[in-house]
Amino acid sequence: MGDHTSLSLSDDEVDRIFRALADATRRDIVRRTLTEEITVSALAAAYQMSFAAVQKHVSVLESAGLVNKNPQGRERLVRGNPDTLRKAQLLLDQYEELWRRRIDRLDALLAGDPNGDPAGGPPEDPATPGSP
Amino acid sequence: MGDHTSLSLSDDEVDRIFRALADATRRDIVRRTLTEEITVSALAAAYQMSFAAVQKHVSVLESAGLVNKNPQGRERLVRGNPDTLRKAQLLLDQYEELWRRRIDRLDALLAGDPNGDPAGGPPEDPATPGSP
DNA sequence: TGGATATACAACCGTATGGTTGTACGTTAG
DNA sequence: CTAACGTACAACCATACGGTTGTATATCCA
Repeated sequence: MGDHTSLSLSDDEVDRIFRALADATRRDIVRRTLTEEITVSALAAAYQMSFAAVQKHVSVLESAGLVNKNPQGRERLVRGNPDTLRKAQLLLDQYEELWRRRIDRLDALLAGDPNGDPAGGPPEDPATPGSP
Repeated sequence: MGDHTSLSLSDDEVDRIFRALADATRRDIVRRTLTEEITVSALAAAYQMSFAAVQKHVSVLESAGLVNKNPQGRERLVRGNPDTLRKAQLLLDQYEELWRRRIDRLDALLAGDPNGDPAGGPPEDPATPGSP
């Protein structure tokens, strides 16, 4: 499917990444293949499901760009792709940053700085979770 | 459902977190509610789907612990929960760390340190992506 | 060459998901 | 008090998902 080389992630690509990570077996496959290159059969032997099922999981991970399949004779060596993982990390970092900015605004409000909330609503509940 | 207060995340909890994040609308809700507390109706007005659909999305996010619903009169104020986001970040950090350790082992091998790969396979493809 | 191995892929099945509409209930405003 | 509002929830539908089995194709080994 896609080539997963773009720097800006489309909604669809992010969907696939997180969806792929939303399954324990697939997360385990990612973990394993980040540490060692391993064939699909060797992977399949590790789980209590059919070979085809594991094949599908690998396929989902590959579509998300989380692993690469490297043909080697009749085998396919599966290797985790840390670049895509970093993309996901970046996404979460951005959310974290959004939250940090909100807290900064609230702090500015509490400090009396009248520039924190241009909308001019009344000061909200001052239960600032400083370091939860 | 769960209380999302545990420090160690169960597979099920991680499943829910990533699945909740695997939808563009839900990611947008997380972004918005990290920045401002907002009612479900106000959220619903922002998307081209029924109120009930948005309600379901919020419910999925709440089950994952990504947002909290704060009853205020007849309204429900939705607020993003950065703690759960941090849990997901931690997960991805661990994967990243796994990969880093593998690279370290390969580097040790290339440096002649005979302690890098106890299995003793031949040196793998030396295309070490040092800082991609 | 022939047989075993590794993978690919299609078809099928039960269940989950994302959406809809409709109904019910508590809360606020007039 | 009544009407409008905000929410909850059930029922339903189409499609996607995770699993199975079966079949086909390519590669290795003896």
